[in-house]
Amino acid sequence: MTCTCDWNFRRWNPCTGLCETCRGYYKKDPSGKLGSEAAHLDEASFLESYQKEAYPKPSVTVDLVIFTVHNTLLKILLVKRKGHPFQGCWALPGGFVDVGDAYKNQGESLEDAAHRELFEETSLPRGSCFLEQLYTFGIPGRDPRTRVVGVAYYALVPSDLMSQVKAGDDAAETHWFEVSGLPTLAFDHSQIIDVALTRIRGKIDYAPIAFGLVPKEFTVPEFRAVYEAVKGDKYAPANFHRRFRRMLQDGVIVEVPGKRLTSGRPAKVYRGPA
Amino acid sequence: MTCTCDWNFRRWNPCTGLCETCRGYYKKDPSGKLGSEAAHLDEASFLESYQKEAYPKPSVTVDLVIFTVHNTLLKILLVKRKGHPFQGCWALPGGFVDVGDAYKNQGESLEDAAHRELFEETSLPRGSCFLEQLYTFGIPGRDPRTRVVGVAYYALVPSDLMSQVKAGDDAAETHWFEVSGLPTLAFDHSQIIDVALTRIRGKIDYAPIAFGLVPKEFTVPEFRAVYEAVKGDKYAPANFHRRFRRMLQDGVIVEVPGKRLTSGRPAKVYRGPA
DNA sequence: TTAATAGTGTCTCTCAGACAATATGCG
DNA sequence: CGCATATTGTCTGAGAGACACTATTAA
Repeated sequence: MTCTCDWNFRRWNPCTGLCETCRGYYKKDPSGKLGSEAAHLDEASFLESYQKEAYPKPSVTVDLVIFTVHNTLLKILLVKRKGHPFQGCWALPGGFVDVGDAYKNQGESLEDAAHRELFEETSLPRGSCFLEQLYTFGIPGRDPRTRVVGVAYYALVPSDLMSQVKAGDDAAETHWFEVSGLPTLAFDHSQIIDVALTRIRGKIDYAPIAFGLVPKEFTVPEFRAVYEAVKGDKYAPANFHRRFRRMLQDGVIVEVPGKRLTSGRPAKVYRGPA
Repeated sequence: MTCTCDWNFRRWNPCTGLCETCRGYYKKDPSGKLGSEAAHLDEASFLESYQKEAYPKPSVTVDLVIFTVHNTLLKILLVKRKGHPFQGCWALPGGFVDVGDAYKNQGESLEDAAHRELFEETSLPRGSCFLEQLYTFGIPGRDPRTRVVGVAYYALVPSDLMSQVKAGDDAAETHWFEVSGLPTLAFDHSQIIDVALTRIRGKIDYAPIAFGLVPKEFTVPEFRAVYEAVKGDKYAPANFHRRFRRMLQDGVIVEVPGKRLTSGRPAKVYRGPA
């Protein structure tokens, strides 16, 4: 594999598919200085002799807001902190991003770090949960130890997988808390949760994120229960059904054989997209 | 000023209004271990003796996507890089976040860093532009020098202030580029711009961000031109006017005296919220 | 049969797009 | 007056909320 630039690459980057020296920018264009091989080699030699700067740097963490719906209630997974600071305090799962040596080996991406933490905390395989970046928190003093920039992600765990969530390898104490009954949290984590709640409550109205909280196969009332748990409000079953019917007509949802028995009329079973 | 905890604070944090040791968590609750003074003092001594960890850390930057609308076109402010890497290449304005010594003095917040960069680049006072966090980019190798986590912000410059934007103090070459005619950009900056465009094109439909791109006083056609520039599409003037009239009835917009002359019937002048 | 819940049909209101019609400046 | 553009009004269809109604199971 070679970069799309016209000279040899210095280091191959599998994420971008380009050479990390020029990222395909230095093409053989005789008219422009930047297209010259000299510029390419000049930059390459700059990077070879690049002085690792002495300025202080922050630590970077990923923090996870892991949602699920259980018994028509929206819940968040929290862990009890074992060490200082906030020892014994409930907190969001998360940890430091691996940056390798920060030079030749630059470590894992933010998203990979979030997936890794999610797996460490829930033991659920990577494809089984929706995960999306939420917001980045960086107020000085949010961690009393040192300057920490926290990139928050939120994850959606389907309700049928919630019971499979095991305690992490480090045997930290974990618990699913209902969103209206959260304990006092460490750091600025309650603020992070506020932002996450605002995000999913807004987004569920126009994006198909509710599919991330139901099992692969579900009924209309189960689907509606997710909306009610997230929004913290009731939906008129008849009107909700009409919206559902439209998604069915659009092919977003397909009916599957079988019925789900309840205390009343049995419900048809559907399957979401992908 | 003291923390809302029941003991002395270690370091006062003006952002949170709490002591940075416990953030108000360690209250005098005789029943709980965490409420004990011993726990508070234990954590305080932990922080006193906290070892500055030896793990490599990433650099953190803020990158700015600065929008304005000029002659019915959506434009972005870019700077030409003076040094390596990507010397001579167009790039988003931005820079490293000041983290102080990262311990006792933790430096500036991400938002302050974004405001500072915005001022350095445009010379516009802090209150004159809308600024919001966009997304955080952290793929390894996005900067060939070292691992860099880039927190992107986007800013909206009212069209009447666009001409006041002077070159930054460092006399870097800057230029407003129309979004459909952007040059090849350094780093992953074209990807950042894609995200920013997607954000404002989606958000303008339900949030009042268009007010950030028009002068304080504006006409309906001027307001519509902002929507058309952002969305890259035409709006039926009559239907747009109806939406505008609703905002007027809701008090979001107020009419002000005067008329704006054009080549046809003069337009009334309005003023947005706040 | 009754209770309970799933699912359908109908009325009304709001709002968006299409488009006709009117208003107000200029030359 | 005629032109260009601002501004208003009307028709239609999609979609949401309220609510009456029908369907299907268990007990």
